[in-house]
Amino acid sequence: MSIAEVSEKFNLSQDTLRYYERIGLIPPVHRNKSGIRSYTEEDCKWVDFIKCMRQGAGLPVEMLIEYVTLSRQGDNTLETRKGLLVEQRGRLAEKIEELTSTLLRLDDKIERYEQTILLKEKTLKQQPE
Amino acid sequence: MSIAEVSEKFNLSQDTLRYYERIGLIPPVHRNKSGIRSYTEEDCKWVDFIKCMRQGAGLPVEMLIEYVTLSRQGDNTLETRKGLLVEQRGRLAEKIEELTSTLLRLDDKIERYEQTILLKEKTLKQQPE
DNA sequence: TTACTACCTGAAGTTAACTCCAGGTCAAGG
DNA sequence: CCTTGACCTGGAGTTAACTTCAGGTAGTAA
Repeated sequence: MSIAEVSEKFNLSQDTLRYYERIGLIPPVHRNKSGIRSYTEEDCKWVDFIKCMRQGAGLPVEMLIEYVTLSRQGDNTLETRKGLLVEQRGRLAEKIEELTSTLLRLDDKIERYEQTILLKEKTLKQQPE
Repeated sequence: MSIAEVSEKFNLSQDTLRYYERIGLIPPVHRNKSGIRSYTEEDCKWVDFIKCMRQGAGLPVEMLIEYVTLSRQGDNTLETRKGLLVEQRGRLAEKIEELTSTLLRLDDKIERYEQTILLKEKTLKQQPE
């Protein structure tokens, strides 16, 4: 797959794809003889995973680079990699809790707005013009 | 309450508190005769709300400034303000969904790591040293 | 009076994570 | 052969949201 196709497929700009590769956020992508990127299935899986973790979960780039680097070092980094994921999973769960409680707070506030607005309408009706 | 106390209470730096006020993210704080901030109960409520919406929910500063500006314009902006909140509530709910599905994906990946690690250990035992 | 501390302001600096750009290569079509 | 279009690189520029700084004031303690 060309970079244009991958960009289209994952809705990431070509610049972003090259940037991710440059900083090691995805492993080096396969190239053809004239140096042009040709994404394999494997490359695409990395893009998918990284997009999900970055844009979906907002995990920090630094941590993901570390993860990718470890992945490229083979099987004796399995434990470490799992550790990283477990840690981030924890963070994510916390974040979800926080967002959920903020959601409730917003709901509360919206509810109060509704009360206030209703009250105001009633008052207005009692004093037309 | 002095800015130092408010900073302590909400765990926001004094600089951040002044910054929030300067850009209109919270309404102007009450001052004493020599120009020093003295936060009222009301001021603190704003700080609390804004901290929650920014750090807790990550709502954009721009939108919050608009909300605060509207609040200071009185009752005929009630509907508009409610609209803003409802919109952000929607965004937040979406975000939570996204994070939750990413969490599941992470769980899946962690599970697979466990499998792989177990498998590797077994293999090692069969071929000691 | 002098020194100290907390506070003030406007402006410049920082950080993360892209995003854009200038200048260059390469293969294909006319 | 020449042009066109997709792609390449290294490096500079951008954006949001703070954070730091230089230079100044005001109240208080020795």
